[in-house]
Formats: sequence, structure tokens, C-alpha cells
Amino acid sequence: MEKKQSVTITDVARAAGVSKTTVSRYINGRYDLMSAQTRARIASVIELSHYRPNDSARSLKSRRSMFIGVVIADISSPYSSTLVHAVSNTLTDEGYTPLFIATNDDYAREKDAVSFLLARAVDGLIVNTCSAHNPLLIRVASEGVPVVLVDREIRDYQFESVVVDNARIMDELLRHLRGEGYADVLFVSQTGWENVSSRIERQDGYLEGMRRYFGAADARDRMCFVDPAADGDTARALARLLAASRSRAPGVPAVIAVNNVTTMLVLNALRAAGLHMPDEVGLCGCDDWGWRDQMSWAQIPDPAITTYRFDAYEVGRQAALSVLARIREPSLPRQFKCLPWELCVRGSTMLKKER
Amino acid sequence: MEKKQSVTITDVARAAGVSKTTVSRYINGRYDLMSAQTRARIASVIELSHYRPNDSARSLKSRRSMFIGVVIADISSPYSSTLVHAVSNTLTDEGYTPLFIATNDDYAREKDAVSFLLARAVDGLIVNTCSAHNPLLIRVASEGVPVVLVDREIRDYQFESVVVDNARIMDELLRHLRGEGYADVLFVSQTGWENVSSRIERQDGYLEGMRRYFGAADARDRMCFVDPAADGDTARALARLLAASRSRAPGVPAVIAVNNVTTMLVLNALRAAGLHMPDEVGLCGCDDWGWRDQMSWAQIPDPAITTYRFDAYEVGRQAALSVLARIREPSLPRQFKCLPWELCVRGSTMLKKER
DNA sequence: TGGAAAAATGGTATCGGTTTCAATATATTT
DNA sequence: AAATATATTGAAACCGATACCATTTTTCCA
Repeated sequence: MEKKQSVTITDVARAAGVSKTTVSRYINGRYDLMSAQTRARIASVIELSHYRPNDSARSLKSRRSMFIGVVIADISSPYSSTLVHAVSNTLTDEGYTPLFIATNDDYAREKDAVSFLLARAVDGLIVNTCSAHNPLLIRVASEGVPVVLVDREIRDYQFESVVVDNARIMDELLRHLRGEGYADVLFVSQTGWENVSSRIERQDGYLEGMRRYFGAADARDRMCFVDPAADGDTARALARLLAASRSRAPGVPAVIAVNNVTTMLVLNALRAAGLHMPDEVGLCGCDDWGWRDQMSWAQIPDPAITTYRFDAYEVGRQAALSVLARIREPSLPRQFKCLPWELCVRGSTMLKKER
Repeated sequence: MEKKQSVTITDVARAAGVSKTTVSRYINGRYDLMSAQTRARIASVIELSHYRPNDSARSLKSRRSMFIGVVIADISSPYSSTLVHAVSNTLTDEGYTPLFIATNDDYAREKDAVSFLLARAVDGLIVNTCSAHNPLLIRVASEGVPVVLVDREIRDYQFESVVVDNARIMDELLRHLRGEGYADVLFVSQTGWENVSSRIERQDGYLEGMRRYFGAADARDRMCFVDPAADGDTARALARLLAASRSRAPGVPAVIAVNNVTTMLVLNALRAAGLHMPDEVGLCGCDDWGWRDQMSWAQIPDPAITTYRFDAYEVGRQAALSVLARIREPSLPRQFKCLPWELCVRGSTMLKKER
């Protein structure tokens, strides 16, 4: 245990025989404002003394914290994990530090998180919001703090954003299932996600697609919301939907799961029910894990599961780039980025080829 | 765009008709040092003005940043993801904010990360180190900064730590495989992890267990290191090891994979080779995903895969608790926590029951 | 070689809080 | 009622950097 007291800019200045100002210039890389000899002297003193400038003091005075607040709704999902990774890499490369806060899909926490991050004087915010309405965020953005929304959007205000075209995914997916010869398609969503814009879009896309490809005027009775924590919930809900489907029309039904977690749940429920894919039931999941990974978990089961997937890494990267761009040039017009996605057709929906 | 200038403690003090000192007391919850009426007045002014104290200024003077630096070697692994989640929850509950930095298993980055975090005046560090030797960290720790190591350890210095007893896992695992009647056991590790203490321990545990249960004086020729990025690498290495094993002894061989990623790779390679589990080959993987999740990916394949698993969430939580304890009571003796683990026997190694 | 321009450097106020110590007001004790 | 204790409050220094402006030194050219 030695003196916890660390060396300050004043110590360095004294040791190098220059003023604090000059040392400050050195720290900030303004080498053009000093002689080579002064520069070398300061460098040596800093090296020897293990001096590190105090970032609290720097940001207090300069009003640049080099922090970017990142608010994540559900940090335990693999999608978020990839997102976090991408944001972290991209920001770090530019000298910024992400401040991650998880809200667990709780609006009150989201408010606190934003408020907290502002106290830390973040230079910008990346928000994976869990609410469709957030006045605080709107106020913050209109005060000039760069705010970028990822994956989900907010009504009443056009934030900069990075999203995926969810409605189109559903259209393409249903077209695929129709083409394979499935007679009906059910939709499994997750409880607690009712207000998440991306889910709503997928849901609306599903309903629209059912009209277009399956002639179902209102497919809301083919949807259900399951609770991952409630054991057996999925199996029950699915059994009900499947029974209703069979009584409605003959032929093989298919199931679309709204996200990673529900896909797993449905897979388990179908296995427990002894239903074989793809000829007794089709399954199409969402793999929001991302393109950059070597292998998707969707390839592990036999048959492998058809999924729609987005590049979560790219979503994070683009969000980070948007914030950085706006920090550097606040007058820039807002950017609305819509990223591509991919339909990975695998065994679980290959009904045609099985015949 | 309005004035970016935010309201300061001075503004609040003036509006409430008190001194900065009193407002500062209010902010810090020292309500016992002011009258109920003053407290109410300040509360109201803060409420109306949306005042948020500037944390840079606070930590500059008070020397408490309320930041804990968290250095993660491989942030893209699911293990790290759970760890991050746990640390984040635990620290946030106590008013601390984690500052996550990923090093991608690069020692130079790890050094920079620690150095960077110190500049941010972190109150403590949680480090998932990628090197067996780190002088900077030793200096920091001996200067009195609380440092806790997770999952991996460093030679030459007894840091506080939270680890898993890796050697014992291997012992138990090999005993299980022997009991099932496997004739030989191969070990697949990952390139680039040669210096990671937890891998070394597992490796040493494997070699020791091979002596004990399989009479193999030196099983190093039964080990290989594969590169996840190199396509087909695993298949080749495995084919070689399996051939050697068959020529050495008759009977069914088993494979132990050192971590999550290699387990996937081996699973794929075995499938490609058309080898059936558990009767043509046994497979035992590492599921470092954690106990708290509803379902493990290891249950998805058929047969499901036998794994050894740790509670990654608990590792993170304990690490956070250790740092917090030390911050509050610096004189506390160092804690070395060794967490439990679990062997999940599943279909992939149930040789006996298959006969 | 004088003088202007450019290069190098420094003095000091300041950022927004916390801390220390002193001062005032009110309550309690004898 | 005087003395002492306790509850409230404030003034000013200070944390470690940066910003702004001033000053000194060097370079360059007519």
C-alpha cells in the first residue's frame, strides 16, 4: 500500500519545467504548438512518472466526456450480445467509451437509465427502447444530444434510427410457406412484448401476409402470446392453435416464431407433441443472432430450422457510426438506416422436397 | 435546438435561496443536516428545473467515480454475455456503473484497457485476463485499487479471484466416461488459448485423469488444438486422432471439447464423418452458458450432449460482490472464491444404456 | 538590421461539484 | 437566565484538467 495519490498535470509540468498549458497541449496531441525538444521532455516525464490525465477533470472543463450511453432492453439475448459487441468495437476504435445499461424491458428503468447517462454527460445515446412513447428521450434529442434508436422506434418523433424491415420479412416468409404447400400458418409471439415496435411490425406483417397468401381476412385467431417463464405454456397454446387449424382446413400447418426464445420454446413443444418436421408441421424461427457467427444454433436440430436472420453486428455498427457522425457534424440531416436481412430456408419447412 | 447549457448546482441554490453547500448535502442524501422545509424547497426546485448533478465534477473532488472497470477477454462468447449481465445487475443495484472493455484475448489491449480505466478513476477492477503475467495489474493492485480476477488467474501474485475448480471437473468427467465403458478419450482444445489458466487447468486435469482412469502415462498425443476460423480444421484433426485411437486400442472412443465453440465444431465434424453418438463415439462438451437459462443448447441435438457447466451468472455476481466488499472495507482479507459446477450427463455419452 | 509574422509558451479564470471550517439559530440543562 | 449542546446553514478553498488571451522568443524578409 503506497500513497494512493496519483501524479497530476501540475507535477508533470513542474518536473518538465514547463507550464500546465503546455503539458495539456501535449496530452491533446497538439504537437504543432511546441518544440520537438519540449515534446520529448514531457514525453519522458510522463513515461517515467506513469502519469495518466484525470478524465473527470478533462470532461468537466472540456464538456466532452467521450462517453456514449447505450441503453439495451434485454441484455441477456444473444441478439443484444452481438449488438453490444459491435457497438463496443466501433466506438472504441474512435476513442469513445460505451456506457451500457440494461433495462430488462422496463420503461421506468429506461427513464432512469437515460437520466443517469445524462448526468454522466454522455456525448450521445444509442437506445434500444422498450416503449413506444418516451417524452424524456424526445426532450433530450431536441436539446441537441445525438440520439440513435436501434431495432425499435418511438411514435411522435422522428429519431435517427437503424432498423430492419420487419413487415417485408413476414411477406417473404409467408410466400415461401405458401409455395411449399403449407395449408395454414400460426404465429407465436412472446408476452410482455406487446409494445415493442419491431414485434408489432412483424405481427402486422404476418396478418397482412395471411390475407395476401392464405386468404385469411383476419388471422388474429391464429396468433398467441406465450410466457417463457411459465412451464408448459407454449405447449398448451400451440396445441390449441393446431387443433383449431386442423378443424379449419385439411393439410399441413406451419408455425412462425417471433424471436429466438420463442423458437426454442416451439421447437420443444413440437417435439414433446411428437410432431415431425417438416411433413407434420412446419417451423420457421427467428435467428436474431447475426450473420457474423460461424454457425447458427438453428442448424443444430435435425431437421435444421428455417430462419430469418439479420446482421445484428451491422445494426450495432451502423448505430455507432450514426452517433459518431452526428457528434462530429451536428447539423447533418438525420439518417434512417434500414438494414437487409436474409431468409435461410432449411429442412424444417421443406415440405415440397419431402413428398 | 435550445441552449445546451444545463442547470447547475449554483442555479438550484439561487432558486431555492440556499447555499451550494446545502444543495450538495441534499444531493448526497444528508437530510439529517437540514430542516424539513429546506429539504422540500430544494426538492421542488430540482424537480421543476430537471436538474441533474454533473458526475464528472462530483468524482473530481470526491475521488469516488462510482465506476468499476470490467475487462472481458472474449465478449462474443455466451459465457461472457452472462457474466456481463450478472456484473451489470449486481453493480447497478449498489449504485455503481460497470465500464466494460473487450480485449479480444489480446494482451496489448488488456494493458491499454486497464490503463484507460485507471484514467477514468475507476473505484475497482474486475478482470478476465488473457495473460498469465501482467505487471501493470500487479502494480495497480498493490497500490490499493481493488482488483478481482474472474475465471482465470495470474502467476506471481495472489489476486482476489472467483474461479471454478477446472481440474476436478476433468477428473469426474473421465471417471464417468470410464464407467460408461469408453475405451479411450481424446481432448480438443482451441488455438490461441494456450496461456489461459482455465484451459491449462482443464488440460492438466485431463492428462492426470487419463493416467488415473485410462492408464495413459502421457496422453498429450491424444490432444489437439483447432482453429475455429479455419474451415475443416477440426474434421481433419479429429480424424487423425480417431484413427490413432483405433489403432491403439479396440472399443469406442470419446471426445472432450474444451469449451462451447469447440463443442460445436466437434459436433459438426462427427456428423460429417457419419459417426453416431453415443455408440460409435462419445461426446462431452463444455456448456459455459450458465445455469440460469431455461434451456441449454446442448439439449437441442439428438442425442443431447453431455456437458459440464458452471453458473456463469454466479461467477459474475460473486466477482462484483468481492469488489464492492473491498471498496467498502479495504482492510478486508483477500477472498478466493471457488464456485461449484455440474456434470449434465445426456445421451451423447450414455454408452452403457445403449447396449 | 529593424520590424512584422510565426512559433512557442505561460498566467489565470473556470468547469460544477465537495470539503472543511466557521457561524448562526434554536433547544436543553442547570 | 446564563451556559452549553445541537441543529442548520454558508463562505471559500479546492479537485485536475482546459480555454482564452497575453507574452516571449525565433524566424524571416524588405
